[in-house]
Amino acid sequence: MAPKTRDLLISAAADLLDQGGLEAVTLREVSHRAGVSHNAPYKHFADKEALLAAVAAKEMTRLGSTFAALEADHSAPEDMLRSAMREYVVWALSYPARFKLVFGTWTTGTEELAMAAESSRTILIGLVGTAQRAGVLPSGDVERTAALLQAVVHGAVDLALSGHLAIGGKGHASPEDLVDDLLRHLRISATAATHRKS
Amino acid sequence: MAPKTRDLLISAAADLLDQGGLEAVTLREVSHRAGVSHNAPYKHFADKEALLAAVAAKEMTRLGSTFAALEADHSAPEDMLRSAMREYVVWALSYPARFKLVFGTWTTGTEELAMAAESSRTILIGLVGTAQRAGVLPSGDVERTAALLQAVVHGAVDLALSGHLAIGGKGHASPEDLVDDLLRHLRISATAATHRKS
DNA sequence: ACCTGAACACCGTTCAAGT
DNA sequence: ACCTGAACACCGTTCAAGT
Repeated sequence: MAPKTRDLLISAAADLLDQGGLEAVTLREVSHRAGVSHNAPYKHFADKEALLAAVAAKEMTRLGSTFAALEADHSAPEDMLRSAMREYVVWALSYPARFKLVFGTWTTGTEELAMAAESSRTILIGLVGTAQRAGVLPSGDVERTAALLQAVVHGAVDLALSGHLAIGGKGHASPEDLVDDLLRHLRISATAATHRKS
Repeated sequence: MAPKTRDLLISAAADLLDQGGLEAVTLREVSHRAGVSHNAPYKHFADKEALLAAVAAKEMTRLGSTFAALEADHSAPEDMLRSAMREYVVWALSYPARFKLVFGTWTTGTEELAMAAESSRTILIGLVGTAQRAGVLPSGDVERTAALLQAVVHGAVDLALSGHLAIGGKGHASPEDLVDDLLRHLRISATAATHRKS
């Protein structure tokens, strides 16, 4: 079936976001690309922010799906975790404006985005729990360990996007490098704790 | 001496940023608060983005200064490092809009901001080097280790600001918690390497 | 239920003119 | 060198009206 106006608006907004960043997303241009008048969006969304929230929610849902697919792979726990982190990095670097939008400042509470984010977070926590039981991540609160991992990927990617990461220097600290470094140190920390116990 | 128009514009912009976020920063309102006409800013800045870049540069310089002050304290290396991370967190949570601005997407290259950021990064690298020599951080490329630390604070703070950090749950993963967790694991990792060597 | 055209208030930017 | 008032193009949002 042909996509409805609402979906056309969301897609057009996402395209404009990729092409020219958030400032390029005008309700008028979005409407034009969807083939409707410049105020038709108000029949589908409360305002511009509600449309952007729909784009963000869709994006977050997609990220959660790739995490879920990884879980079904049944590869080694640390590889699964590293793959999830890499998906996060690739997604953010490929669609920086979408990434910035998803984690941007929302003035109104966006229920749909919050639910999608919670769902993705739950899947990530599952991966972290598995890795903990396999002994490649330190034991301790799962949510907190998952938050530590998400903080590195998220921070590394955001710094890279704003040019505040020393990629040029001898350090060559790409987001992937930093994730690998953290995973390595966490595995060492987990191993040290095990040895102390046994 | 009385502050000149240029400085008044920068201060007014920063105030509006704190009060209502980036969207509240209008050249017209900034001008009004500075007591000049709505197009006077164009005699001091090329355009709106140039004014915002000046605000960002000033902010980044201030952050670098607090880092430098910490270095002069001569306290224990790990404490100095933790204090620097806490300054970063407190600054970002106190002035979220300024934080988002500094690490936002700049369409035009902003030389002033880039230099201030480079300066702050250099100071942080100094702190990291000292901590490495004290054995509380793993050895390895200084810049890369500094980048890992910055990625965690930055990511934790950005996630907290956008509500994607599980503060409510039992994990209670505040940015400060995550920084402490990272420093602890890195110290363990550093210690494990030392023991292996000796 | 969904869409349109006209209209309003607001904004960034430019320009001619003033001191 | 710095500032002003008028003007232009553009944008988000609202409203009355159409099917």
